Amino acid sequence: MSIRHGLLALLSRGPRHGYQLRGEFEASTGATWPLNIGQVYTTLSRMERDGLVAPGESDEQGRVVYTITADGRAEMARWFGTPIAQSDRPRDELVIKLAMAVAAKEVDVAEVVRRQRTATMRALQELTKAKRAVTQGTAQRLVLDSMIFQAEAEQRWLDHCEAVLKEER
Amino acid sequence: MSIRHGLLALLSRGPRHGYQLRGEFEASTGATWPLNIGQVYTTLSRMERDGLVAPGESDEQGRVVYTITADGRAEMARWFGTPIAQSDRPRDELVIKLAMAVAAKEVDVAEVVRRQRTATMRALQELTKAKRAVTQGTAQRLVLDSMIFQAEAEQRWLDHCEAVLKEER
DNA sequence: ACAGCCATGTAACTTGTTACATGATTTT
DNA sequence: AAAATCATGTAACAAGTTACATGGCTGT
Repeated sequence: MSIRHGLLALLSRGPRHGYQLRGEFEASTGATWPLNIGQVYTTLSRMERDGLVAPGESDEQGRVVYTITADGRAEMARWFGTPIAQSDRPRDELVIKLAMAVAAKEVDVAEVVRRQRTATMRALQELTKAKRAVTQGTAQRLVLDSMIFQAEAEQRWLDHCEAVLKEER
Repeated sequence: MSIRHGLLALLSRGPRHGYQLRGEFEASTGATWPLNIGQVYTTLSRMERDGLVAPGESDEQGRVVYTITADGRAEMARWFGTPIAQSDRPRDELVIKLAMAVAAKEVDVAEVVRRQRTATMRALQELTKAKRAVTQGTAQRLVLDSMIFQAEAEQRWLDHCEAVLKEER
């Protein structure tokens, strides 16, 4: 529900049209998660269906401007007021992959770990490079920092897996 | 696509029926991500549609046993052989939330950070407690360790956010 | 004239997820 | 006999995602 709520938050600053929302979303989160413009419109329609936003008249340039409703504001407040629980998070594909590699037949777990580490290392280099390039925008900077912190944690976990699997054998 | 591939990996050890698959999946990943039994069947049907698995005759007890196909084995090998890229990962709701809190009007970002930290701290305590309880199973242990590493990284990131936001103001 | 961006929207599809119906077997 | 567990399956929906159709406006 990240996109729904993200758009809601952007609309809390005032009415916006679809293209504008994508621009502002990407300005905040950066190149990390590009947002398909089509998805903005599908999401807006569903939010309209759920009473969170309301479309206004088309403006001079024929653009349809959406406004956040009272229900929308309430939902946004609920979102910001409630922390994200562990159970809310999606299944982590990498973790499942390693767990299943341990269980599966004819799979070299150590090799899976090594390959992932190489990829994550490379990603980390890209991220630090990207970070040097971005000087504007607090949000964008924090998003990048989060990616870096997570990649580092992944790296540490992969090392840990290697160590545990080595002494298991 | 974690569940699809997870089931595929479990089936690589030999034919299994739905209930058995859920059992083995949860035995590996533990209580972290409980798997609804209905989902096992929907996923198996879709995998059958895609030619990754094939249902056999019902056995003596009337249980439908699924077998992995050659295509299924190939897909599994591809999965294990290809590392997970940054772009494959789902949007991180917490990161989006903070980025949007910075952008939104009338939202106390610091408060959002504080609340999340309390929740994450509590989760971390639960996780370390759970870790002491689990002595069996390498996979289950690694899954828990991953959760812990991630929660710690999140905690560090939240601290970092607080620091950055403080000097911004 | 045409390339390229601004702008909107829809159809189609995927995976994840749950609620529910149904019955067999096992335990208390 | 009742409760719990084993076991299978379906219907329905949400959310994410992309490909495509359509048209206006702008700069070269």
